[in-house]
Amino acid sequence: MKRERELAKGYTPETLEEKWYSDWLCKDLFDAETDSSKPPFSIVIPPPNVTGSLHMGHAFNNTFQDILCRARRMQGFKVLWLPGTDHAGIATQNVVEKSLAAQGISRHDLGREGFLEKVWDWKKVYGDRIITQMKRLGNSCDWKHERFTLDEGLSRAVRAVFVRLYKKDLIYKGKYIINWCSRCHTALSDLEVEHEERKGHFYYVRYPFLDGTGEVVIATTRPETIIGDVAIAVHPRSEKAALIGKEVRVPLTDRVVPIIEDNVVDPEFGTGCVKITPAHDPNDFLVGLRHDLPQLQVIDADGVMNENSGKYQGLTVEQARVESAKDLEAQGFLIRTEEIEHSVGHCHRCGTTVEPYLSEQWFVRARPLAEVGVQAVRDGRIRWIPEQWDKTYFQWMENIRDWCISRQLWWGHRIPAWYCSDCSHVTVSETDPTECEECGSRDIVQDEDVLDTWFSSALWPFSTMGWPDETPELRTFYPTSLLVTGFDIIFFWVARMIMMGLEFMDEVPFRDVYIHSLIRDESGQKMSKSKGNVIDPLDMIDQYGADALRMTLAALSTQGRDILLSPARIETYRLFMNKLWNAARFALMNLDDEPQIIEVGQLQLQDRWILERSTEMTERVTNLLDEYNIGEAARGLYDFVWGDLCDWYLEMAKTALRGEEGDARKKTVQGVLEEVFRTTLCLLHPFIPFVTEELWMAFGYAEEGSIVRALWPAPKPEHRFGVCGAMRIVQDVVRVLRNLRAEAHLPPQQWLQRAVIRVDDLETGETLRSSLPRIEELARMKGLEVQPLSSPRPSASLSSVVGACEVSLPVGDVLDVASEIKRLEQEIASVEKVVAAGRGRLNNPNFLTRAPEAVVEKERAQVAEGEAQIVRMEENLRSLRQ
RNA sequence: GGGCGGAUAGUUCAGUGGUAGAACACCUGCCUUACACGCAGGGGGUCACAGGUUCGAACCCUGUUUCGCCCACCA
Repeated sequence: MKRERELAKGYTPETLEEKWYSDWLCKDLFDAETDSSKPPFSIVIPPPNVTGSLHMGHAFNNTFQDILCRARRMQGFKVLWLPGTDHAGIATQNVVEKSLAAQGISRHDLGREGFLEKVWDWKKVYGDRIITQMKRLGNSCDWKHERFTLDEGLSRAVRAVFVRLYKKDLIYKGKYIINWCSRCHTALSDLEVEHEERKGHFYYVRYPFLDGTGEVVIATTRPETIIGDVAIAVHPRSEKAALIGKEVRVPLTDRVVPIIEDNVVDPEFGTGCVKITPAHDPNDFLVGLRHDLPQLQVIDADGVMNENSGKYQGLTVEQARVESAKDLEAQGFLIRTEEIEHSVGHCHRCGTTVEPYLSEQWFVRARPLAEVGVQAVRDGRIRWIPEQWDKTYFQWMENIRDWCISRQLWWGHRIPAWYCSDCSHVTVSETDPTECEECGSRDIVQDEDVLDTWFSSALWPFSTMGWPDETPELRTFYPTSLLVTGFDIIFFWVARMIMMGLEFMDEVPFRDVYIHSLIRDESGQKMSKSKGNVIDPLDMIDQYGADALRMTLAALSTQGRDILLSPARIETYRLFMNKLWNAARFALMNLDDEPQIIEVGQLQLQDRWILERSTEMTERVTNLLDEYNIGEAARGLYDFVWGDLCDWYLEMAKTALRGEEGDARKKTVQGVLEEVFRTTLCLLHPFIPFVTEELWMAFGYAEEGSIVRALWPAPKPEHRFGVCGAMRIVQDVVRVLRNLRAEAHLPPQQWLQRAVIRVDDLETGETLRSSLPRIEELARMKGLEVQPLSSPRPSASLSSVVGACEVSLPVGDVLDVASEIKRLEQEIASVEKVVAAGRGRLNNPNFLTRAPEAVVEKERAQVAEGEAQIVRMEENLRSLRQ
């Protein structure tokens, strides 16, 4: 075995990350092994948009998946982690348009073909950049399966899905009110509209009866649409019902419209009368359909008043609102205005106010798909983690509305529908048709629109694996094991994948959905470029290393709370990398080239303890990862390595490793050291792949291959020695000795010459006696004695009790009697508090009868011990006072 | 209007029924041959509030306060 005996003194991530990543790729270690007989584990990555670069949210999301994939790989699964990117229709088109605008070019200057070329250029650059960034994070994706939503294969899947849904009448085209962004110049789905509370006005406007007998008053926030009014509605069972059938004159026009009844009107709200503008309000649109009212459009696709708006033509909606309000007032129609807060929709890509707009669009009939999707969660075929997210899902799915999927953009999957100029039949086809399927005319034109980007994302779990073909990937890895994502895209993406997966694969797309929290900055703000508080993961990797960043993200991860990240936190975990590195360095300095056998007869308490702790850690981390609790697992490993292994075990192993306990002891301790490090490196590898690989090789395991495919440790029953309690006593005694030393201000470099532990309990006494050299070493002293309580307490000494032991440290002249008395009094007081509380419980008959036997026993023991401690401390106090 | 989550040390957060924990920050000592990127010791909390359940509550239940998020056809 060839070991690296001289590790560098400090941990330097930059020298090893690139080296190992390319090594892993060369050895095809992340390949999915479709044909092996191992059990499958698969995840499809949430494909990042090709709009820019990875942010901290991606880093967290990817780290989470990578930890699970790497662990499963070591546990003997064939793992497919399928990577890729999303074309992100509207977002990408916007950024490319923006970058062209900087050069004074508009997409219309280039034409559809020319513009798309530019977007593909962009995709090449930024898509590649994102992949590079994922690799720097250490993602163990199978890059041979990398996909892009506009790939040929995925586009074929999109077409197949569209056509099949159309044939089943689950996709239809029609003229409806949709959300329109006049800046992006496209329809948006309901989800792409963000509602915000804004200040606005309620305008109270009178509509005089045609017969001159009076008027109705309506309250509106949009006076500019009065010009498009075609009716007034009241509730049929309100006091206003008497007005039904009357006609009113619409202000600002010479139009006369009827007063109609409709249940949608809330008699309690506003004036109880509603103006109906079917072309510019979703509610009014429905009222219009019910009453067969005309749809009078007065606003065009640019958000400008059109030719139907008379004198307002050419004004923007905002301008027209001001102007029409002025006119209403001047003409005596405006009664009053009132300031109100109401929610206003904005385009979630550009922030422009969204207009309800009447136009021909394509829709997915969502309800039938959603019912199946709800069922899949209800009967447990899909599990949400944390569980409460199923409520969110149900709420949306059970109230789902049809999904507007057509977008008036250029970047995306073109809708596979062709219109015949001769018979106006619509041909919907998976392959490009050359003639109308109805009349055979060759004069057909393809729909100009593209599909919502989420349409293709919805197919991601199976389109990426080759559907509609039957492929080995689909056979082996669908349904995927797990989806890891943020709650912000539950509706956009997760719900739709479930619907599409069930529809086309007849099987859920994933078994488990893990919803993780959002990453925020250190003051809890959402990171955004405009706020300038973005922490770039790549910067952090450059500064602290990918392992430190990953460990930080893992350790901070908890369910149900946002994660506040700051560079200082990452610094903490970089120190952990350094600690691990130096611990390994120490081990390697003390190991021989050949591995040593652990001789059970040579094991001392601390050896048994660290082996036991190590096996506990193995079991615990394995279970926590099964539950996706990477936070607990990471924190547990941190504490184990730093606290147990470094602070205690390595310190206690030093004398043996120096050869001061004989050759047999040295060899066994070397064996223990190697065993523990091997296990620890494996358990840590999913979290911090680079440094663990470097150390794995340094320990000389090259011939076993990379740690990436090392065997995941199994708990060892033979290492459950049951010595944690005994070790605890030793640790407590060491701590007390150190504490007494500090109390007496004895300099650490001074080796103490004597101390006495008085104890009657035989087992404790034996434990301490056998560990005396270790305790002396850690407390930096000699002459430690274990004696029965009946033996005299050394004079002029500091003392303290711990468990059944009384520890006394003679300090001679430096004894400060007054302060020692004070300290003892405080110690007595604190023990008395515990004893008093315990006595209280024991005096409670209900406690004795109802609490479990073990708890009562423990309480009794504790009180007894406390009482004994107090007695001894009081004796000490008396002798000090003499 | 409906739903969800949070409130624990100065700060950021773990902790789902049995004596309150970590990291950072702070104080005191130490370059003890793996690590000063470190070691040892220390101070610091009415677990938001009020009830309830329980022998026992940071933890379970109810209500309140407060911060945040999501959904909804608030004309």
